Amino acid sequence: MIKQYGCPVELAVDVIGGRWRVVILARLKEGAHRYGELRRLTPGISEKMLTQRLRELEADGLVTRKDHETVPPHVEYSLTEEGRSLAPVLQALYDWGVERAARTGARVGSGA
Amino acid sequence: MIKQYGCPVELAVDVIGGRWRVVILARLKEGAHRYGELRRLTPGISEKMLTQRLRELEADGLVTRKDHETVPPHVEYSLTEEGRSLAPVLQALYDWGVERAARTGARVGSGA
DNA sequence: CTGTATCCTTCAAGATACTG
DNA sequence: CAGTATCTTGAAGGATACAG
Repeated sequence: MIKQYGCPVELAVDVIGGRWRVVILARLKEGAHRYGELRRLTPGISEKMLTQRLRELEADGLVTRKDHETVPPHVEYSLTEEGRSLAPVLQALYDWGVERAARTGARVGSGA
Repeated sequence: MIKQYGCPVELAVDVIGGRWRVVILARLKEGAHRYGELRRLTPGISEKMLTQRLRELEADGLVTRKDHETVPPHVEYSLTEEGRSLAPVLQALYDWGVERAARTGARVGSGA
């Protein structure tokens, strides 16, 4: 089914919305990461969610999956050109999140 | 319950995430709007959702509600200073949405 | 015009266990 | 290491009717 959006913001939210997508994208913005690294870097996410989101992001053309075909397995995820085009959005979200945390006193991990 | 975030992006998504919040905020970014205007400007939203989201945004300090106390009722919603601080985020989402739509051929209303 | 109230469905997400 | 499979739950959202 082809979806009809009321405005561009709605489209953007549809692609990067949800609990985990932008968090994963924010991690990959720093550089390529292995599956296990992403899992460690994303506290609270389950393996199921991580795999599911990665598959969706792949399908949306924002992330690429590189399987090194080794034993034991070694798989790396990184942003595509399209994924990197999200940089301004991720940066804006990050900056606002920092300010908001300062104003509200919310607890936020280092992000490192 | 105090929530612990893994990174600032997660916090930002928690506040503006969901199907409708940013769409409503994007509308109010243009200026104050009445309840009925917002409903018309946000195709697909139900009255329940609109009211619910507005109440949440109010509680989060992003939106203010001005009741003119008239009969028939006249209520206006607008962004608070905190809400306006989201402008860069909304702009980034909008811009990316426009680009994405061009690349994927998605259908997007004027947004006007 | 600006909402509330109620009911119902769907879907994201969590928990847990298992596999190549 | 990098996943898949299954089950369950909780919240988000939709439909509809009603109210000040």
